[in-house]
Amino acid sequence: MSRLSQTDWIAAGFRALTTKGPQALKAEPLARDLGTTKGSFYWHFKDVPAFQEQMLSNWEEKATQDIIVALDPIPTPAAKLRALSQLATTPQEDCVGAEPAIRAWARADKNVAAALARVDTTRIAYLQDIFTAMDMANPDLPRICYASLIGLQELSDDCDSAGTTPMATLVDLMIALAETD
Amino acid sequence: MSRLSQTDWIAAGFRALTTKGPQALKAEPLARDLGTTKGSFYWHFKDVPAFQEQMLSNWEEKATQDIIVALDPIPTPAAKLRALSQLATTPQEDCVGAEPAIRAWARADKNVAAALARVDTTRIAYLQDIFTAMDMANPDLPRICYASLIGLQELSDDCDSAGTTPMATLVDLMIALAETD
DNA sequence: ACGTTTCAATACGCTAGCGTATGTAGCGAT
DNA sequence: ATCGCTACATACGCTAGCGTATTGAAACGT
Repeated sequence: MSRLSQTDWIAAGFRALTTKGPQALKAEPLARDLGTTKGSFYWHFKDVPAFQEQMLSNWEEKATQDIIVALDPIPTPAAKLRALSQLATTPQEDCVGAEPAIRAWARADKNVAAALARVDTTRIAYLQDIFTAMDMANPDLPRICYASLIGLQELSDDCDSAGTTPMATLVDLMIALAETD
Repeated sequence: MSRLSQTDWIAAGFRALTTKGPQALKAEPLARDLGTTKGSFYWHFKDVPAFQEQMLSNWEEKATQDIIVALDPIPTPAAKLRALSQLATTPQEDCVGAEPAIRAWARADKNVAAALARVDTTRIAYLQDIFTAMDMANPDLPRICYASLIGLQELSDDCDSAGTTPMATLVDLMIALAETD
């Protein structure tokens, strides 16, 4: 890793964010992690806030796209839900998989909170559509699904394993509910 | 507020934690919030880590007790679950109601993470018991409930309102499921 | 081959917060 | 009234990180 690019710094940022939290998003510590000095950091980025904003917009883009891209080609709504339940807790690279960390970060930074809120409402709306396609109008259902997903992500950090099955169970439960309507 | 006690500092700590995040748990900023100086802080506490540990143990105690105390006197398991769904998103004082903030804090501090993990497993076990009392052995169900609760807490910050109904819907769904067994 | 561009190291002054040491105001007891 | 204890204020040296400026070294085009 001789020469660094913006992308390398951003990636290191997400690594630091997930392992050490938002307070690790500083120029000099990141430089140490990358085996270089902050001279490089301030070449690639105007300052620390600018760096963070770039991390954030990277994440927001990917976070809004990823689920939609993964689920859109799937034909039936029920199958979409099932796919979602797996996609939820698969070990993901890069900035996705950093969701709990982002959620933690949002509590200390208004820009992050705003971006996260946008992503959340977008995803819930998308889920809403899937449910209405199954003739389930109740707006609580997509919220329950999404909230479970978030909660399981938070739990899977420490109570290791046990991440994927509950989500699958919930989805099956919802689908069964749709069929008895 | 002429003379301060440890309790005042702890309360200020939770206020700062929920509004500004863990990085606000420092002696001098807290002193400013309380209209005093760090001279007082270092009188009441050995150092910053000691202060944080005390916040944490206060929270852990209350967090493990509160739900159990609230639900234990309720006779039937179904009624317990219903009570839980309200208890989840009622505006709570003090250190309870700071749960999302604690969860965020846990990502940066191993002690916090450990305490949170203890609380989580305790609560899930308690939920597990309620479900087995309704002849629902599947261990995914309590996890789903608890994860939803966590997720809704995280969401209720920004997507304001809309906190309480989804949880009630989920609980009703579970109870209905129990009766069709 | 050599100048230009691109990236990185180093040095500097600055601020925020830490923890310690010591000073000082209020108040209760005798 | 004053002694002494509790609770806070102030001052000091220290470290971590910021952002700037200047210099140094690769990489690359022509």
